[in-house]
Amino acid sequence: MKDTIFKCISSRMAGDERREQIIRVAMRLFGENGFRGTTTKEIANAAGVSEATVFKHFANKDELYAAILDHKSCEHGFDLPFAEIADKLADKDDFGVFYGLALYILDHHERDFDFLRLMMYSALEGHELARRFYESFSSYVYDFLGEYIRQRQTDGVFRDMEPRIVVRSLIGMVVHHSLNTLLWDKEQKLLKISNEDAAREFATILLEGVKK
Amino acid sequence: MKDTIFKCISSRMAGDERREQIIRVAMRLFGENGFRGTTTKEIANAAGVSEATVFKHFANKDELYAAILDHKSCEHGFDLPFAEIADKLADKDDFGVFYGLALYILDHHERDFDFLRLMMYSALEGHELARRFYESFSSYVYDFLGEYIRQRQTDGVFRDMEPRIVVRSLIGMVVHHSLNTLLWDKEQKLLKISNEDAAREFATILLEGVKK
DNA sequence: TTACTAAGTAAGTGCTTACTTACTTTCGCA
DNA sequence: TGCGAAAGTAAGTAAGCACTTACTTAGTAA
Repeated sequence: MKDTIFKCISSRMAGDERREQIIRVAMRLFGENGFRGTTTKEIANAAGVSEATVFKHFANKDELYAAILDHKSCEHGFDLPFAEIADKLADKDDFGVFYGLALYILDHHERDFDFLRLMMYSALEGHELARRFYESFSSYVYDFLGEYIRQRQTDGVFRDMEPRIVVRSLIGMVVHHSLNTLLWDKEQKLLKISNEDAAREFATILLEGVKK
Repeated sequence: MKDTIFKCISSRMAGDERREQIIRVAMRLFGENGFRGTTTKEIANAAGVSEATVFKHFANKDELYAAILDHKSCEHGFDLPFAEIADKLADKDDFGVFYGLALYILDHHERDFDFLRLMMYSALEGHELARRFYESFSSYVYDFLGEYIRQRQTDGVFRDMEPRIVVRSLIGMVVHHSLNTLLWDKEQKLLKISNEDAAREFATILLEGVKK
C-alpha cells in the first residue's frame, strides 16, 4: 500500500512539504488581510489541515510569520536586480541601467504580488523582522545604485546633486506605479500602460532629468 | 454650577464635541494599527469614555470608520493643492507648478500623518469607502495636472508623451518619499533631506525630464 | 509482524472582541 | 424647583481568537 497513486490521494505529507505549503498559504493570506486580519484557523483551512497541525509546525503565529521572511530571503538574494543588469552597468549604458532596473522591479512586483502586500502590511504594522528585511535590502540598493550615479557624476555625464535623491526618484516612480496598478487602480482606469512602456518612460524622464 | 471652570473639569461633553473627539482619536488609532488592529475598547480608553459611549455615538465600528472619511472630505476639498499654485499655473511657470505641488503634498503628508497611514491601511484592507475617496481624489489630480501637461505639449515646451505618466512620475517620487521618511526610514538613515530640498530636486528632475 | 516515530486531529481552554441592556448622572429650561 | 432629554456607564453576551491536550493514524525499519 505504498505505491505513488495512494500517496497522491493520501492527504498526509512529509513534514517539510507540509511546512512549506503552510508558509505559501500563510504568505498569501497575510498579504491579503494583514497579520492581525488573518486567523490561524483560516490558514489551516486554506492549507487543508487542522489548526493543531499548523501549531505542530510553528510554535505560534509570530514564528510562522518569521518563517515566511526566512523563506523569502533564501529564495532570492539582494544582489539579483543588479546581476540582471550587470552588462549595462559595465558598459555605462545609463538608459539600460535605469530601464533594466525599473522593469525588473515592476515585473518582480507583479509576480510576487502577495509578498509586496505582505511587506506593505508589515511596514504599517511595524514588524521588527520586516523592518530589518526592508532596511538591509534598500540600503543595499541605495549604496549600489548611488555609487553608480556618483561615478557618472565624476565622469561629467550627470549633474552634480545628491546621488541618493536620484535613487529615490527612480524607486519612487516604480514602486508607486506598482502600488497603483496592483493595489489601488487594478482596472487601470487612471493610466493603462505595459511594464515595458512604463519602465521606458520612467528611465527616460530620469535620465534626461539628471544628465548635464 | 455652570461656569466654565466647572465645565473644563467636568468630563461630560456636548454630543457633537464628544463625537468629534472620538473621530480624532479613532483616526489616530486606525492609522497606527489598522481597522482590524484597533479595538473599540482602545478607542474608548483613548477618548476617556466607556465603550458603551462610543456605541452611543456610532452604531458600529464601520460607521465610525465612515464618519472619519466624511469628516476628512469636509475638512479640505480636493482642489486645495491646485488653489495653492493657481498663480504658477496661470503664469505657466512649470518649475513653480511641479515644485509647489510636490512641496504641498510633502508638507500635507507630514502634518496629516495619521490620515496617510489610515489611507494606506484602507487600501490594503480594501475598504470600499476609502477606495472611493482615493479614486475620486486621484482622478481629479490626474485630470487637472494631466491637462496642464497636455497644454504645455501643444505649446511646444514639453516632449510628446502620455501626460498621465508624467503625473504618475511626480506623484510617485513625492508619495514614495513621504512613505520612506514617515513610515520605513523615520531616522532618515538612507537619505536626510528637507521637504523644500526634496521638492526642488523632484521638480527639477521631472522638468528636465519632460522638456523638449 | 511488531514497535517506534512522525503526521494529523477533535475537542477543548481561557481570553478578547464587537456590541447590548438596563440603569444613573447631568444639563438646561419652563 | 423639578422634569425631560441627553450624556454616560457597569456589567453583561455570544462569537471568535490563539493556542493546548490527549489522542489516533500512517509510514518505516529491524
